[in-house]
Amino acid sequence: MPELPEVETVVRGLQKSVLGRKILSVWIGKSDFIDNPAEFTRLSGQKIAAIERFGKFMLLRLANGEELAAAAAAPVVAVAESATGEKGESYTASLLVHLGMTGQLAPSAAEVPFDKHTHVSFGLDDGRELRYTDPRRFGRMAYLTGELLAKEVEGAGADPLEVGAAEFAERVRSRNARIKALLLDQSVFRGVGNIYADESLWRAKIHPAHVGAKLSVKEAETLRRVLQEILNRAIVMRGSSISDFLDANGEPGEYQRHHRAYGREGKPCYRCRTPIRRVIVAGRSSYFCPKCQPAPRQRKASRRKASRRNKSRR
DNA sequence: CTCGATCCCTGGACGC
DNA sequence: TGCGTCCAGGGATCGA
Repeated sequence: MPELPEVETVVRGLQKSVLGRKILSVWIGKSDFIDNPAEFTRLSGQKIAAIERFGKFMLLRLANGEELAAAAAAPVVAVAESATGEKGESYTASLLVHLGMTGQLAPSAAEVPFDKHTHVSFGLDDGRELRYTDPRRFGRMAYLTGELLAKEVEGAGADPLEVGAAEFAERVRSRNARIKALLLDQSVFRGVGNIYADESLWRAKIHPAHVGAKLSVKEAETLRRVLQEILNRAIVMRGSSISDFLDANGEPGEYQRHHRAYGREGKPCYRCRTPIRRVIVAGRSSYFCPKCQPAPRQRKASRRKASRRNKSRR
């Protein structure tokens, strides 16, 4: 499953292989995962001017021939710029790509036959094709211009690699949801998925059902630190390949060898040898050590108390 | 606000 | 060998 480290790996690969290429043609097969397939014709003639990761999304920034003229003429650019911050560069549109569970975006020689599940193919100006392949089609693609792009960006949570101690603690400790749900919530932190949520909770010795508001400042900071360490290490190792993740070069990552909790049900905890357990939290499998990550005390809370506490929000 | 349920989709695991 | 069944899982959505 592509999470932040996997998407970062793909982005880095694409930066080396297709950055600066111009798209000459667009082919679309199945399109039920595309917001606006009809608008993809506009991609033709545009250059891939930048490739960025935004949470689990990839953003291929496009520029047509007359970048400067277009930027001067289009006021919406300012919106997109302020939303993503920094840089004086202007882009009129972007291709948004989410790999979902099984998506792959990679260049291919034009002679190579399409994979059974290749749904989109962009013909490039060097003769190759940039292809999107996704058996389950849980991914998403969209051609976005200024306003829609800005809306997408605004709704996202903090970048887990950039977020500081104070903001991390605030985002986690102001919520009554369980920490696992908060980590998976893309509007809280963008880019964290099931694997890295479980790995960081194991490292921080925090039970996945622990309520965010009940974490101490110290626990929150420990979680932030280990999450960042784990994400950075995973990026170095080119991500985790568990089911079928392959990077833009078709190569698997290595980080799955370092998993301490995820996928290890019944196997001994690396710290205390207690068998790792699996429970469903926030609708997702959650692997944890029942000894190192003790269950929080019943989070029942009487109806009365709960409503009183929620009165003062904001 | 937070939760669980449901749906989307297909390949892989498993049972017979 | 071949079928049927179950399940994973990110995210959207909806009712409680």
